[in-house]
Amino acid sequence: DVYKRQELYRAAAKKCLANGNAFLCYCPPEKYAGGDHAEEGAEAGQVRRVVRCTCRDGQPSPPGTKPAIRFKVPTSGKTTFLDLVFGETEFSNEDIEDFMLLRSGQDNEEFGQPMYQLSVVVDDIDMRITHVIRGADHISNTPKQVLLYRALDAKPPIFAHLPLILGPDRKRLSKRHGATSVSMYRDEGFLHEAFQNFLALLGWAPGGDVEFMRTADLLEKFKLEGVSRTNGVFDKAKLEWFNTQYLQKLPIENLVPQVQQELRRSGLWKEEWSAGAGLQWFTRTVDLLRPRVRLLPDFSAWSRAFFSDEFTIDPAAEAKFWKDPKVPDLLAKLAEALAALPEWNHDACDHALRALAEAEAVKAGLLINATRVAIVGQAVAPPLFDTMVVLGRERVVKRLRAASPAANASA
RNA sequence: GGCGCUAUGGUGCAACGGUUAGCACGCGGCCCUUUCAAGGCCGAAAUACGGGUUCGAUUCCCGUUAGCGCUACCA
Repeated sequence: DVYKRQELYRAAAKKCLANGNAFLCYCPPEKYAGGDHAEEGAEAGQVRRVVRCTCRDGQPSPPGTKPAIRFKVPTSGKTTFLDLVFGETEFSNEDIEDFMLLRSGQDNEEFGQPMYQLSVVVDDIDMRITHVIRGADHISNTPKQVLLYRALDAKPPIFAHLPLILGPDRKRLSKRHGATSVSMYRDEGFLHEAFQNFLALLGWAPGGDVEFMRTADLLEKFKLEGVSRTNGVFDKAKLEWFNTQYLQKLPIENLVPQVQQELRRSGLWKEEWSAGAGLQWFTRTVDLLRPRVRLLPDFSAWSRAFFSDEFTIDPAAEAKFWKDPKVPDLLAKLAEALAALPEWNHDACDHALRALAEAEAVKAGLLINATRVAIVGQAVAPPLFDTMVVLGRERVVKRLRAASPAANASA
């Protein structure tokens, strides 16, 4: 099959040869190598690129050399094409070099591998491609390809060149800018729809001020004609903002499977959360957590105490909210008060805690903050009483009792 | 060097001959508050420069400058 493809490219090159649109080139590969300094007698920095090969008018073949095939670019006139983004575009043929079609053969081969220009055109003709949408770095290649389509008796497709994405240093996005493939952003924990939305707006806008557009909106509104022609800088902060927006606004049933996948990845997932009451609890917990989460992995790390009993108390949180010497005693008393509660819900927890605070003559905030650290190990979490409900009485009481002596040591 | 493309706040986009140049991210402040987010309000911040065309230019034309792309027997 690969072999068949090679034949297709070679046949196309030979067709160009036959109809006078290509020629055999016997120049040694080194002749045009070395970029800007190829031309002999050239002064550094003042070099003109060679665009016409001396073999184009038929040179006697030097003995022992195998030829490559080059395209015979017209020496005058213009080559034009329609670009849906950049408009009707034209290039002077005199500025287009006699580009390579087929490499010279190795060993027993007649000819070698096809060059990029040849293979894409042959493939696209073969696949009956009607629209070629690609990066603007291909604009200069396009007239060469149009010439090739004509030489192969094929109608050129419609082109659309998209502006390039630049790093913060305004250089083309590359490895040194961090993630450069979409899968890397998925691995970092960005939601695919957020990423999609962000990317769509890099080089395009629907015309007004709307920014939050889900896939269906994007599909409906996107037009190639509205794409801008200026390269855009990839702004990761804005991507992150989009992610938090999607984390909060996505229908919960849409988010749950993605969080499930994340917990599977981190080994925190429990099968009992897949259905029934377990799923209900899981959904509720994800919903509670999501306003504060920035990336998917935060569900495993930052929210660990919700999904596992093995979590650690953050020393900074401890230092901030357990510094009052009354804390250990308060936590112990709260544990008992909660254990004795006839029912377990938001208001019951709320009343019990405030009653204790009043009885002990401390501000409710002191107890609330200390409790949060005790039951989730951190200074930051969802509203306390919702957190308590989701964690369940058993775990809350247990964690409070465990925290009491720890807080004592800390205080 | 040649050829091409582009040029609105730090960033992404609006305004496609007439607006106090709009929105969003980010930044600063205030409000809300039980931590932290979210949310609400306020603020600083832009038409690269120079010529034209026009009653009128961010918008059209030319030049300059800058950035990017292409300039391989790479893709």
